[in-house]
Amino acid sequence: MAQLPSPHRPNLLDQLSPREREILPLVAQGKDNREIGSILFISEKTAKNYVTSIRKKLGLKNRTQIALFALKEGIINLDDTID
Amino acid sequence: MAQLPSPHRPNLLDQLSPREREILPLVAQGKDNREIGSILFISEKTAKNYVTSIRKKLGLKNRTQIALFALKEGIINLDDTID
DNA sequence: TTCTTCTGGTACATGATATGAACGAGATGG
DNA sequence: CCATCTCGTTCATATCATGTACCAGAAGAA
Repeated sequence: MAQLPSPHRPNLLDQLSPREREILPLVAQGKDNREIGSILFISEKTAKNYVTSIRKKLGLKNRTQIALFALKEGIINLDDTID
Repeated sequence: MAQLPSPHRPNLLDQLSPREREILPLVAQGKDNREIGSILFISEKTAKNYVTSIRKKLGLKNRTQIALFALKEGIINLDDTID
C-alpha cells in the first residue's frame, strides 16, 4: 500500500511561509545550511533562520526530527535522498 | 509491497561494533547526545564519539543522513518515532 | 601478549540554535 | 494621504550542540 501523506491535524504545514516550504525538504534530505543557501541563492545565515523558524512552528527539536516529520507527511520520499 | 530492509552492498552494518549498533537507532530517532548518554548510561562525550565513528564508517555527513540511512535499511521505522 | 571493544578525555573547527533587527509589501482605519 | 499593523524576507551576533582529530586506560577474547 502506498504511503499516503497523512492528512494530519490542523494543517501544520499551512503555518509555514512559501519560502519555509522551500527550505523544509532540503533540510529533510540532510543538507546543511551552507548547501541550502547555495541552492536557493541566499546566505547561510538566512537559511539558518528559516530552519529555526520551521523547527519552532512545527514544535521540533532538531534537523533530524524535521526529516522524520517530512517523511511522515510525505513531503519527501526516501528515494529522493542520495545516500 | 513491504519495505524490505535492503540487503545493501557489502554489508555496511557489519562494520559497526555492537555498541555502535545500539547507538545508531537512537541517533536516527532524532535524539541528541545528552539523551543517548542518559539512555545508555554513558557520558555525552562517549555518545558523541560513537556517533562520529558510526558516521565515518557509513560515509555520512551528519545525523540527519544517519536517520535517512537507518530508515532505508529498515533499522528503524517511522512509527517508532514520537513527533 | 596482541587485538578489539568500550569508555572517557582534551582541544579545536564547524554547524545549529536563540535572539534581534532592518526592510519592503500589503492591508486597514483614520 | 498617512499612520500603523502584520507578515515575509533577509542578514547579523552570541551561545550552544555537533563534528573532527586525536589520546589512553580497562576488560575480555584470541
